[in-house]
Amino acid sequence: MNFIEELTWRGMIHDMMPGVGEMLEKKMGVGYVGIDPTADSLHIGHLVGVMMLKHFQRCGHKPIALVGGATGMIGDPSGKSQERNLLSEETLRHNQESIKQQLSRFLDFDSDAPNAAELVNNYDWMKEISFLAFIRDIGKHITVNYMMAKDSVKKRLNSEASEGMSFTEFTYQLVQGYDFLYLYQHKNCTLQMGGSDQWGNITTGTELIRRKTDGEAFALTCPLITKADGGKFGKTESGNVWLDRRYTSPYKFYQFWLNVSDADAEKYVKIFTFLSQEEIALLTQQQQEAPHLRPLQKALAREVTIMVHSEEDYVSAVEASNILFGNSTSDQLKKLDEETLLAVFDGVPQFEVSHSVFTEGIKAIDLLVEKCPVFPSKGEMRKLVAGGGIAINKEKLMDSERLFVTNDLLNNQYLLVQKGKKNYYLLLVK
RNA sequence: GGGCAGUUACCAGAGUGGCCAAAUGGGGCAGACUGUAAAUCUGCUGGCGACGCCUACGGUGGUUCGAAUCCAUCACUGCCCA
Repeated sequence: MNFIEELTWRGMIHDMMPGVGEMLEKKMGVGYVGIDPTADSLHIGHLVGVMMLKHFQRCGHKPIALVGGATGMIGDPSGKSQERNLLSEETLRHNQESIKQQLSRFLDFDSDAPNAAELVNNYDWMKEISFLAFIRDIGKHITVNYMMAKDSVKKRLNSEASEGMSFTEFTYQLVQGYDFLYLYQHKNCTLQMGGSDQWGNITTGTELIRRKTDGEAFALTCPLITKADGGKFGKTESGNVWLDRRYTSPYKFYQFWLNVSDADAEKYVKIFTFLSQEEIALLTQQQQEAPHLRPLQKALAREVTIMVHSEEDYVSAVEASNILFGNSTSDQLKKLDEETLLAVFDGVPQFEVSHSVFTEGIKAIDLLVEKCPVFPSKGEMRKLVAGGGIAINKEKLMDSERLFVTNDLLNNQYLLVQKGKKNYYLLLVK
């Protein structure tokens, strides 16, 4: 199965320029995806682009990951109704380094194969260019009329936008277009991929290549990942879902995928895993027969957690989930030995508190708001207690004034706080 | 430089002298039902020692018994003209 066929059945093609398939049939293609280094870790929103590159490489083509050190300094106006904050060069440098390391987990950069992946940073070639040279050699080839016709620009220019658009952001598409031109000339790269919001920026690149070198280059975009209920993909109550375990623990990561709704599960399995068409068809069928077992979500969570983290992380995430979401009771919880307990709660937010406060007893509300900031305010906690939303050691807390003493601790040193069904906090008593 | 419009809670957005911790919608959190899903229904959504107090409607100063609301001034944003 070739690259285009593969992406097509996975539902990963939103739009592409005619001729991409033919071009890739003839020879080994070189294609790239750009990544903005806005943080020092990728999040799952970036994963789609990474998956495209992986498929690209698997099909024998050469993927290039472009870290946007230069473009990151400008900020892409696509999909943004507001002007971006600029990042400092220092921050960007740091972010680029971290991102490089993450990417090397997914793509093969080191082999001697002709299609080994490559990592480039557009800052490396942009930094040398003078403004004058840029507007003379590049700007001359693209008209403002052309640039204004782009959706991303039009949206910001109509008077309903709450903010204007700076020249800096307006220039963005040209800078990105130049990246493509540069890669076309220096790396023989003839394909740029990205999310569907990138279509405008990418075609500015192909246009530039055509006008300046009379060459041919292509654009291919994948659909923006959405959720069936219209919410933003990749966000949880605590923000982005990151690939870096320092920001999103493997447990949380696993839980994110497990919690995907039925309506989205099949779509995500196709995009974020390498499971075959047959395997997915089977899972989908099982899902229909026994939806409560959630075979699709489980497979999705397994594959992605293993890919991003590791087999061991996956196993412990499952174990933790079974204990937290199984029907375990307070008694069962007390029987757990310390090692298991800690393993289970690895990745759950933890708080430390001194042992002495329990010797005389402490009110739940003082403990969880003042001694350790599990809840942001007392009012908040009272409301949750009144609504039956808090459990301690798997027992519902009925009264926020209830006293807690040494006897309530698990293994004499832990206290498990639960907010709602899915949020756990562990108090370490020292 | 000139003219106009604007700045209210997480977001959008009403309120134009006391009835305002501020309508409504969205989002978020929690509860019920479930399958850790969706849909639906309910409650909450500034803080606290809580029938009260404190802090808050861009900043500052003023008018007034009383200001998100009126005046002055500054800052910021958008649109138009030069």
